[in-house]
Amino acid sequence: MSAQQSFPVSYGVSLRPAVSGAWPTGAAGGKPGWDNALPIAGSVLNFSQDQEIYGDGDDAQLYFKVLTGVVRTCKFLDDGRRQIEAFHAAGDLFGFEAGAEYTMSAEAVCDCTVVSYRRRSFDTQAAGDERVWPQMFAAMMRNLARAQVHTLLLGRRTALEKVASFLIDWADRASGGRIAALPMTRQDIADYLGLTIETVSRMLSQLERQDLIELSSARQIKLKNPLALRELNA
Amino acid sequence: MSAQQSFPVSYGVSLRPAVSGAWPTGAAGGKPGWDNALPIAGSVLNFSQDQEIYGDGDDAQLYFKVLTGVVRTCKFLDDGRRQIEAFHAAGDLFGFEAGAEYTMSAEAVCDCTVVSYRRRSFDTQAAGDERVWPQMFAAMMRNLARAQVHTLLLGRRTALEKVASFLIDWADRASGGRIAALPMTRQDIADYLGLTIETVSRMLSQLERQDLIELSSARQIKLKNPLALRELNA
DNA sequence: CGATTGCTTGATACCTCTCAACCCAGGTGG
DNA sequence: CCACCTGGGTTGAGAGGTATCAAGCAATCG
Repeated sequence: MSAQQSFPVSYGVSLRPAVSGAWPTGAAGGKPGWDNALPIAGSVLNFSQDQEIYGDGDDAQLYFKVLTGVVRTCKFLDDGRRQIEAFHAAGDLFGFEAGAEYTMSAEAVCDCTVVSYRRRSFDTQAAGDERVWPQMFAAMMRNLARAQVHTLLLGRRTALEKVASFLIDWADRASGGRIAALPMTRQDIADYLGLTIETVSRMLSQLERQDLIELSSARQIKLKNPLALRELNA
Repeated sequence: MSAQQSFPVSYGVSLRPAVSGAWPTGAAGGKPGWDNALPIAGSVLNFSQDQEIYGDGDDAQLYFKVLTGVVRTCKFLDDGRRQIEAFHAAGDLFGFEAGAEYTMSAEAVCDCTVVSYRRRSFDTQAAGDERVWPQMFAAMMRNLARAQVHTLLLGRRTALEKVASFLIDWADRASGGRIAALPMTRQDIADYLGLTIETVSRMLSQLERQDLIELSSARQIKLKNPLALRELNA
């Protein structure tokens, strides 16, 4: 389990961060101004590290866009095994659901800011602004495409390939390709790659011994040989 | 590898099944009449077992709905490792792409019939019929939700749990819950679950020894104790 | 009837997990 | 300032699960 803080509050309906100074910084209903792709008014919300944004089974009345920080969406098995389905960084949307309830939970990997949009207002406004659907569709599609490469990763790659692939992905997304600045713990990485923390650690050490990366610190990883790393990905 | 037949033809543009009597049975442009959810005219096409419907890298001008039979969508690594991302049965849509090209390939698991829709006509007609987007969106969402449970399966389940989960899923989808009639080979199952055929076979044998299933034949599997099977899924 | 294909079973190897110890940085309190 | 504690991370030894390699069986097909 990961949520250290235990708020006695369900976020399902209002999705206010409830306690602990996590109130919206922007006025509720204010435009995020992040871009104009999704012209629906949203509420800006802050979440602190490891705070739950929504839980599996909550009413799925909102979907979200990340402004700053990183969010993880994950599923759990009864015995506590966790699988992180995706990390969402600035610009990514998450929280789409087919049914009435969330089928995953979302948590803040680090302190982060997100915008929430109401599904209902989205549904009703959609008819009036047909530009909305294509935008949503594109965001969905990105998530689906990512899920598909993740599937290949989990099913058919070795531990070393998984870690190498993860580093490249993250470096591409975040810091322009040569440095992976990781906001997440080894446990997060392990749960994303379907490994244990020990194996993740060992593979990182192995990559460093092979001079493909350099662990400036545990969370700052320099890709010394990105091409060789990419070749591990067949 | 799985495609036994080797057609010297690229399906990229016209997506004609090319050789081997796989021409459309319905007139091109004829309405599929499957349901009226997607009012865009489509072409009905037949594909024989293991025939490629489209390949990774082909122009993604069409998307598809399965009428009869089963289609697999999969990715390959350079060394031949294959990961099946999904099996699509009657009513399922597949072939959605964010970009201009397919990022997976699609093949017929058994002889099957599909309808193809033009992306372009979909894009242009969408503005005129706002009912189209929600329908597409719902189909996407189903695919995304499936990808997410698949992720959990691949990352955090044992071989036995994977096979049990697969049997339950398939029995639910196809034959009303108690019999899994499998159109796919053990290799397909293995590539879907991230296992080898030997392990799949062993797990099936183990489930049979535990009296949870009965292998009437290799492809006809009776679930003698569905509840116990489900409990393997935590 | 032999050959092929799909599937099962066995023996062994290897990769990853498990359990454990240890290291290190940061925070707290005496 | 230093002792202590804590959480995150690394490393090692051994166990265990799945892959690999190999043989054999059954059904299908030419």
